[in-house]
Amino acid sequence: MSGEQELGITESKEHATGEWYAELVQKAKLADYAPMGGFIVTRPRGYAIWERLQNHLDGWFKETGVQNAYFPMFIPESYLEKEKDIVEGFDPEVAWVTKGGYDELEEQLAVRPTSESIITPFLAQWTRSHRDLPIRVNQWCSVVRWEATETKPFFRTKEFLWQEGHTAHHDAEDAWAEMATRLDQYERLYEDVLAMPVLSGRKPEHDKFPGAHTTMSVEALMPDGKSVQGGTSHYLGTSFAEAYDVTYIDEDEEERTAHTTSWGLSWRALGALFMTHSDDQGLVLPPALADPQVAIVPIWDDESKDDVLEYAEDVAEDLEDAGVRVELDDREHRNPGFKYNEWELYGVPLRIEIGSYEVEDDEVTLVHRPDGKEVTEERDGVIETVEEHLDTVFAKLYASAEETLEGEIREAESREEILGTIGQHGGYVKCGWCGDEDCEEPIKDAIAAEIVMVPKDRDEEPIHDECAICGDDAEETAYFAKTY
RNA sequence: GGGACCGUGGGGUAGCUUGGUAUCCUUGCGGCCUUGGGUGCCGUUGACCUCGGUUCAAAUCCGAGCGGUCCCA
Repeated sequence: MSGEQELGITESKEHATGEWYAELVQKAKLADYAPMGGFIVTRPRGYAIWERLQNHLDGWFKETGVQNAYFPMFIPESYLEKEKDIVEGFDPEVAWVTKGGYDELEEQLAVRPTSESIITPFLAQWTRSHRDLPIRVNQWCSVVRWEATETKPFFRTKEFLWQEGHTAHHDAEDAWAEMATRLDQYERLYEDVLAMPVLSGRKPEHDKFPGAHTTMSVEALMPDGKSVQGGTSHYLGTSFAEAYDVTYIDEDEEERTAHTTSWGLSWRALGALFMTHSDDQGLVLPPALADPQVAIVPIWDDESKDDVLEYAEDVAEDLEDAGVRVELDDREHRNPGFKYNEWELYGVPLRIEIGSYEVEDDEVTLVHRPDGKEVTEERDGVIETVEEHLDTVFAKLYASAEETLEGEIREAESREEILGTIGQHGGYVKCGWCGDEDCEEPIKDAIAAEIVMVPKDRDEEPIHDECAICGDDAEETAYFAKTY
């Protein structure tokens, strides 16, 4: 209603997080809702962010022995059924193709909910000797999980984009190390690229990937106190290798079963990113993912127009030559204020204002997106200056995300205390836990919080001697949190 | 899994109680104007979620469906 506000975000992140997020996604042109429930259309502005995230992760994968490949999106039912845990785990949410044209298919095809069951048989085929191992393939693709939940772009959609890596190794030790490597890379992605601190840990037995020996994850805390599972890495033991016959002849001419892993990171990372840094002005992006990284807004009047534009073009060219993604916003009919607001809505980390003042003094005025801080700097050395300021913006983002996590890991020693602490503050609550899923139930039922992780090291002593729920001896430390 | 609210041009809305010509703002497009935080003026395109029912007549009433948001589990 109130005319001028409608171009930007009208909901409050703090007071109406759900609506705010939905509005952010649409107004910043990241995604639209598709005509079928549960699906979204990722718009160029959103997809470009995904592509840049991909580039980082994909580069690291390739540096560490992973090759990309592509497997069919359809999986024959008989393949899916070979590993019984995975059937049970995914059965309720598999989409099936039963017809080709007008003809009923002889064997129905699953739309992949994940690809272990189509990839592992090929790892088996490609693995004869110990010399073939380790083998590592990754694919960037989409998967479909037909859950009947509400759509939240990038957080919950029936189809989502991700990468899934699948590897086979000689023994448990190698496979275990692989799982750790990928988890570290996910952690690095969050911390160094997305400017988000994360926790990493192991999933409790009852929440492991179906068929896995061990599942590890990185968890990020959102400003509303809920945790997001940001990436998972599984050590699958030999269960998949046995089901799909991944064996090799070792040096001693004995046949052995390989140990496999799989690991995935989805565009939920984008959801977490948007949710974490963005504000009531719109999107906020870390420099590594933003395009443009710098928006130059020229400010002219009749007399200064030519000089200002020339000066601004020159600055833009310098930056562009140096590899900075820069956009000179020389649109007519739009005043500077409009442009400021628009680039803020789109999450551009750094704005350069160039008007007659700057031209006269050989300067540029820089404004940081996260906090609106304005600094005037020399025109000379503008490339280094911009790079420094982009680094500063990254540091600001990281620092504020760190503040969100800071102090949000609390302890509790009873059921009531867990409920009270999460109810009041959100965040993580750690407590002693006997290891029994039944002890998670009362917490889940009462406030929909669950055990998001336990320490990676199985031998680590629990923080308390007794399970906070049942009072039996504690086996490990559980981290409870509400989740997305 | 349960409950609540909602669905009108690209976005935001009025109208719905009491059925009859669909309101205003904004965006888009064309033109004029021209810039230090969402300029102003003129012109113009564009909408009642779907299906069914009631009725002479449905955006409005009824039913179902689809979709969205929130809360609880």
